[in-house]
Amino acid sequence: VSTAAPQRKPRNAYHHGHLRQALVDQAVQTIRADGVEALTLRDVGVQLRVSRTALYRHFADKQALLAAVATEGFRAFRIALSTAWEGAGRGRAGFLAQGGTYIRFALDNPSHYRVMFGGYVSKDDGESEFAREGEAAFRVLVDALIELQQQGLVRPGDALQLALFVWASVHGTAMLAIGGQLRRRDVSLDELVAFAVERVWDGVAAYNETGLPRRQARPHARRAVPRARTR
Amino acid sequence: VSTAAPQRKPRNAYHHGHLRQALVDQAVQTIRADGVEALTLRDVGVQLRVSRTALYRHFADKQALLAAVATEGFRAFRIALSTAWEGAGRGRAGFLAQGGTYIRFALDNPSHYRVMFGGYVSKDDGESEFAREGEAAFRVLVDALIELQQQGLVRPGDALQLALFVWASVHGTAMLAIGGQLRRRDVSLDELVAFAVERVWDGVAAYNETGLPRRQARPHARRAVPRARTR
DNA sequence: ACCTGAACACCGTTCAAGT
DNA sequence: ACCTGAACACCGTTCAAGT
Repeated sequence: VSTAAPQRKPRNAYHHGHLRQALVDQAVQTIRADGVEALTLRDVGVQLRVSRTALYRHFADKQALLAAVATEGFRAFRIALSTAWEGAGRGRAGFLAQGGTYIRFALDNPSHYRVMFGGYVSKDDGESEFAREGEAAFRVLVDALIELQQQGLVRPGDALQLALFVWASVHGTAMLAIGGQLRRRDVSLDELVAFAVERVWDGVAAYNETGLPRRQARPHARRAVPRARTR
Repeated sequence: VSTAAPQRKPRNAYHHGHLRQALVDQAVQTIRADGVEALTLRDVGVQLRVSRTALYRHFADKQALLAAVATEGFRAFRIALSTAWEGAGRGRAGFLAQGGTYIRFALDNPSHYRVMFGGYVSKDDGESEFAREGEAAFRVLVDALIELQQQGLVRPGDALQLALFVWASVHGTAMLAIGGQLRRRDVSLDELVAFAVERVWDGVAAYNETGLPRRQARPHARRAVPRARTR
């Protein structure tokens, strides 16, 4: 787009407008390689051949930089979830695919996922664009559940409440998987992840495998089988 | 036990053996009041009227102190879970009570909970007493599920796998609740927590409210209702 | 506008030295 | 044994000054 003739860029050239994106990219790279706690503004400056305070022209502080990192993550995350849901033809298979993709994203980008959900950035950083992108990713799940309810596959009721439960379950699985806390002998992680997502489905499904509808939840359900006395 | 006559303790007396516990107590207090990231070894020293390096006589480093904090937390946690399970008479009610108690503990001690599960301490700190106590708390859940399987209330299969799923779901709910990410308009947190634990139960229950047994999970279940065409 | 270098206030940790 | 004070290497952030 520039009309000026291309010119050899000196090693110490100013970044002139590209610096903001360069800072975010470098932060992502460092986080991916060494984790969030290894990210220092000084090192970012060194990597970019820039003073360690140049960053403050573009971000209020370190948290604001992390907010930008998280915002970029949410964008890719939302697209991955949406693609999985539609690619699997929606329905039950779409739900399972979305759940699996969620956890796969976290396992592939553990540090990035932690920045997005680990409370490193408070809700009102970066003009709350962070919160907006996060909400957009969450809405993929809410919309999917509404559609599944319309198809009669998911139990009726407040879709937001259902979505929060599903999110929490899958998020918990992702966090524990990232932390290595699901690694046990004789239990494959992939198998466990698939099993977990299926159990979440059973938790929200309108029908179970018998083909009969569930009753609505109520405070004190009649017991299906007599309870064994223990003690 | 001491044979020496009680004696006025000078303000700057050495801690002589009590220091280790005093350090842990002070750390817990600071964490509870201001969060993990506000904990500095220097401040712990000031609060205890002790040099800021005195701590290194009892702990290898800051992580080891945090491991001790987490270990104490796991002990209280395990007792709370066990009490809830037995106090509610085990069975389905015991499961729901244990789940509710789990999340309540996290909400009552958010920073302490983060130290226990947030990856602040690596698995092999403090001679791995940390890992041992964490495992003991987890076993309360595993044992409960085994008992529920014997009662015919929970679907058969690997109890460890089931327990990992239940743990992940409840942990995710706890983490999001702590982070304020479950706070939405028109959805009460208490109600949502109860709802989530019930959905987890539905995910692992052997029978649903129709009183009919589930089939075993298999890769491609016969669809209960025809799927609606959308798009 | 955009970038810089020196300086400030804070960390965790080490170590020789004291009782 | 247990504790101390000075010192080291490292942070994020501020600010007057340069182009």
